[in-house]
Amino acid sequence: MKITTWNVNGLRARLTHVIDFLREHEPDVLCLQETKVVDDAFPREQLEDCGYNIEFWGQKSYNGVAILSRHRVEDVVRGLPGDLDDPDVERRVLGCIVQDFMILDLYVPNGQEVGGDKYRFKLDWFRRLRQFLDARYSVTEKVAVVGDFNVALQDRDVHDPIAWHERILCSTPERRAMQNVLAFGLSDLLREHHPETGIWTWWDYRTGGEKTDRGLRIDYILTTPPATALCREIQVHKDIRKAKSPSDHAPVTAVFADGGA
DNA sequence: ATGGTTGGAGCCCAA
Repeated sequence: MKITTWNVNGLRARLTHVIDFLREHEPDVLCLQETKVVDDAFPREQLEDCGYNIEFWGQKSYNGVAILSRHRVEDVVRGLPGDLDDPDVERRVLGCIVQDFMILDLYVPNGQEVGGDKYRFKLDWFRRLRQFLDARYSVTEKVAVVGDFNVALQDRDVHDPIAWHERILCSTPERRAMQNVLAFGLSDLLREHHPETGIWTWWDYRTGGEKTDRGLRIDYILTTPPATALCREIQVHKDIRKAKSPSDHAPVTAVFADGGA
């Protein structure tokens, strides 16, 4: 089972990038974030023509998540508990089961600025996510919680930890809120295989980070022990940055061996 | 350098 997560920053602007990626890497499951497209305008056919079943949950301009799968998709869930009560809720969560994997695709709120309303919303969102994991998921199952978490967990996940000290994406309360999600029983899978610094998944368009490789690692694949044990490799596709008009995020892919019994 | 660029909307917002 090969699972990829990718914040595409606008699916319609990045459709050829996504199709090229599917053809080159053939993931079993591709989880997308920031599709920024309403469901009626989702480019379904072109992706289905690549051989994928698709679930999506989008809205105008902002947010939006989608899951593409070469296999049957079952038990689809949209939003955190209570989200569906609000028609204007930010569409950030899409879960499903593919074969024997429970998959949860997340676009965690950015938070914008430490201490602001959106920051408090982000911290509370992490708390609600942990409650959702406790209620619906089990550490004895194969679970992959993937997506853009908008948190660099440790200083080794930041190109310049001094410049980023206690700034948004790096502040201690954000790191604690995400660590509390990991404490459900999830591993930061990339760190099981690659402990070194210098691995980034996001480069700020504004600071030219894209050209200078000043990045942060804010996109993750988090796994329960049965899934962690089966992982054979995990990598960041930083080569996508060489494409014309790339997303500001790189895809992250994990390959899992078939679990017996 | 407290800057800068981008996507999608609609004459700015969020990132």
